[in-house]
Amino acid sequence: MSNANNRTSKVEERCLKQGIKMTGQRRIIAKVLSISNDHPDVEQLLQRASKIDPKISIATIYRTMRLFEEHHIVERHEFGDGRARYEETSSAHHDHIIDLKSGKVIEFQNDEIEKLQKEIAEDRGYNLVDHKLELYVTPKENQDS
Amino acid sequence: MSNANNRTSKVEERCLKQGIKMTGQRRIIAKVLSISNDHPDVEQLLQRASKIDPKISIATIYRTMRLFEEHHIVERHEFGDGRARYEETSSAHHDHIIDLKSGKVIEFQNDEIEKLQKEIAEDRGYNLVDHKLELYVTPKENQDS
DNA sequence: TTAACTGCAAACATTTTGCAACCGT
DNA sequence: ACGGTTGCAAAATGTTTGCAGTTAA
Repeated sequence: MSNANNRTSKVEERCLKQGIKMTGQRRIIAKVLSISNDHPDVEQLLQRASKIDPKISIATIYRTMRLFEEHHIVERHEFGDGRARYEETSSAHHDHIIDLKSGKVIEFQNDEIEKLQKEIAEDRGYNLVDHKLELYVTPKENQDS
Repeated sequence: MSNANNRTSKVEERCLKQGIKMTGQRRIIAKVLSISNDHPDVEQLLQRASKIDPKISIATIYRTMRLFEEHHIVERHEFGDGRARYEETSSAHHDHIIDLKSGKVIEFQNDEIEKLQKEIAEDRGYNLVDHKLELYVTPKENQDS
């Protein structure tokens, strides 16, 4: 069982498909993104990447995230806490519910709202390029889901 | 026509109603907000306030905007350009369309979407406390509205 | 009078950048 | 080999804060 865990991650595959030059650091960041199913900020990405290569620099994280964002491999979010948070772009578009109590982020998807957004933009003579929908919530009382 | 323009602004009235101690600087900022019908950032607020009192400081703008925000007299937005932008809280809730070409911000209101948002939160066991909906658009071609 | 407010400059947090060394193709 | 990439530290950006002096009620 020599060098286990060396196969290309999902994010790395997407990079290759787009002709992004893969370096050791980018491979690590790609893998970190692939195995994350939350919405890490740059500090968290650095911490996770550092476990694989302790020499990796925060500047590289920033530069790589910008690169990945430009190639639509990740999406950047700002959930109102000042720093950017990232997630791998998924095929199915979704928006976010932010639990203000716990900070937890939940994804959801609603075609009806998507359709209405497009209509609103087009009614006013615009093409809808992108949108941001975030629901800030608190847990209902007498309920422990 | 001595000291014209000295009656209390709309924002100042709201401050008084909430028992906010009014100082010269806060009165100026209140007036600036009252006569603005765009979404100024702190730098713009400082410039506009400076025309009335050139000695006003950017720290006071920041502190006052935080105060006003806590009292729900203004709303803070982050339209993805890195700095916070403010507008006087209006009685009718609305969301924003951001024209990526011109940077112009257009307000809109849609009850259907509001209702759907509330349902989505409640279906998952949450109370909807706040939300953010922004449509990023570009102008349609052959059309010059 | 006195607790709150202001201006200034320094501190902060996040992100970007210049540059020399390094690496992938 | 060489152009792109990295690490480091410095700079840039937006915002907050400590403190001494000022002001509103």
